[in-house]
Amino acid sequence: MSKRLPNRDTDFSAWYTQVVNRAGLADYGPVKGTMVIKPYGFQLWDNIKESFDRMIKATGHVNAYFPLFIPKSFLAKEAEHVEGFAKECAVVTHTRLKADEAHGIVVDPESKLEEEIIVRPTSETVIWSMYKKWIQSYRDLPVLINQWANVVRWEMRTRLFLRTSEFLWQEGHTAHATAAEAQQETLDILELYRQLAEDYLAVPVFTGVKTDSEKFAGADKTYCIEAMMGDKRALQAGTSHNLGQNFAKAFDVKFQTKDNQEELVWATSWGVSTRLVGAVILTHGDEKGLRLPPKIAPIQVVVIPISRNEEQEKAVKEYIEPLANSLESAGVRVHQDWSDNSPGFKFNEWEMKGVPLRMEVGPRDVEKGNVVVARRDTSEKSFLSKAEAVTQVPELLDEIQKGLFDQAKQFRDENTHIVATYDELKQIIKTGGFVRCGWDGTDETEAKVKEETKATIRCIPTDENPEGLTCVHSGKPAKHEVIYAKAY
RNA sequence: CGGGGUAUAGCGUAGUCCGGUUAACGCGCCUGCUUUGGGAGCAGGAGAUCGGGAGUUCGAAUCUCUCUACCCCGACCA
Repeated sequence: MSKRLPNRDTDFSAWYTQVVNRAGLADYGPVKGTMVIKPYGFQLWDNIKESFDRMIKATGHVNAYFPLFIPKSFLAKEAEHVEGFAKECAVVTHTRLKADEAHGIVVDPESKLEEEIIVRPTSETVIWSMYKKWIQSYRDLPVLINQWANVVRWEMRTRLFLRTSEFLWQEGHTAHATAAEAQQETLDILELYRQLAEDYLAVPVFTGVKTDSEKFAGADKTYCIEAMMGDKRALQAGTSHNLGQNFAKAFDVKFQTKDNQEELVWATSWGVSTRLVGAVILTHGDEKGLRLPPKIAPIQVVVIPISRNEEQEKAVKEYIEPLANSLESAGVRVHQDWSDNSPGFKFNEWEMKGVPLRMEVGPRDVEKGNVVVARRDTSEKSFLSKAEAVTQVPELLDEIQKGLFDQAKQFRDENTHIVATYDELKQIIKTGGFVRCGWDGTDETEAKVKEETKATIRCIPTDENPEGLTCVHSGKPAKHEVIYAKAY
C-alpha cells in the first residue's frame, strides 16, 4: 500500500475510502454492504452519541428499547410507509437450520414461519403498536422516547458510514395531544441537530424542509440538516419528521381529551446515524487524512516521546508523566505513544487519525523545560514551557474546534451560489456546489431538473425568501426558494 | 434485475494472448543488530493447494467447459 493518500481534489472517493481504512475507523463486514466499526471509529461515534444523548435528556426525552423484529403486517398499515421501505427489507422466513448430507447446513423447510418477520428498517410501526397500549388519556401525553439502535436497509450500493446495509442511529418517537405541539417538537429537534452538527462536529448546515418527493415515507413534513462535503456535494445529516396523525390512524392510537372527546394522537420521529461520522471525515479531512473536532475526538492530544537511548527514555518518561496527569485532570483526553515506531512514522500515523494536537517531547525539551505542540488543523508548531502547555492546551483545543467550523463554513459559503437562470444552475452543478434559486413548487420541475442535471432539491431553507423570484426551470413565479445540489 | 469486467501470499499487483523446471515483485508480518526531532537501514525468515469442479495434454496460473464470488456502470437510498 502506498504511503501517500490518493489526491483529495482529483480523486475524492478513493481518498475517502483510504482515510476510513488507514485511520482505523471501519471496514466492510463479511456480508456485502455491512460495516465493522473498529475501536477508534467507535470511540468517535460514541463521543457523538454521548453529546446528543445529553442534549435530548436535557430536553425531557428518555431512552427505551424496542425489538429488532417486526411482524410483516405492521409495515403495511401505513400505505406510504410500506411503499417507501418495501424494496429494501431483510425478511426472516425460517427459524431453524439442519444438517444436510449434500449441502452441509440448509434451512429447515419445516421451520417456515406463518407470518414472515421484518428486520426493522425504522421503528415507527413497532413503536406505535406499543403506544396504542400505553396511551389512553391526555394525561399520558406527551410521550418523548428515544432509542439507540441498529436498523437494516438492504441497499444496492454501499459506502462506509454513508450508506451501509445495517447502521447505528438514534430514533426519537414522540406522541402529542395537539398538532401545534408536534410541530414544535419537530422544530426543536431540528435545532438540536443543528447544534450537534455545528457545535460538536464543526459541520455547518442548512436547516430546511424537504419537498414532497424527498420527504420520509409516512410523514406530513420532513425537516433536515444539509451539509456540504469537501467535494461540494450535499449530505443529508439528520432528519426530523412531523408525522401528523398518519401512524395514529394506522395503529388506531386515540386519547381522551380533558372535555372527554376522543382524538387521534399527533406524532413526530427523528434520527441521526453513524453517517455523521462520514460527514466529519468528508467535511474536515485533508491531504494528510482526518482532522477531528476536539469535542468529539477520541484522543485530543497525542504525546510523542523521542529518545536515543534508555537513559533518555527514562528522563522523557519522568518528564511527561506529571504533565500528562495535569492535562488529564483538566479533562483533556491524552494518549502517549510509546510504540517502537520511528517519530516520523508516528507523526504521520496520528495525523492520519486526525488527533487535534501533537505534543513532542525529546531530550532537548527535557533540558529546556519545553514541549513542542503542533496543531493538526493549521500545522503550526509552537514551543511552550511545561506550565504554559497545561493552560494553553485547552485553549488551543477550543481554537481548533472553532477554526474547523469557520473553515468549513467559509468553504460552503464560497460554493453556495444564488442564481437566476437555468444555465447558471447547470454550470454550477457541473463544477460542484449548492445553488439557491426559485422553484415553482411542482414535482414535474423537480424531476426534470434531476433528470437533466442529477441535482436534487436538498431542502427549502428555513431562511428562504421567495419574494419576486421565478422558477429557473419553468420561468413561472417561484413558490419557494430552494437549494439544489448533487447529493450523496 | 439489465450491460461490462475481475479472481494469483494479509493487502496491492506481474505472469495468462503464445502451456514447460523451484510461480515473481512491492507493502505488510516475524527474528537479530544498528537506529529514533517528519513515513529508518542492513541481514535473515515465514507466508500461495494461482476462486471451486471437470476436461485437453507427457506437462496447466496459462487452453476448453462449468459453477461460485466479487467489482464497475444504471434503477433504490439516512
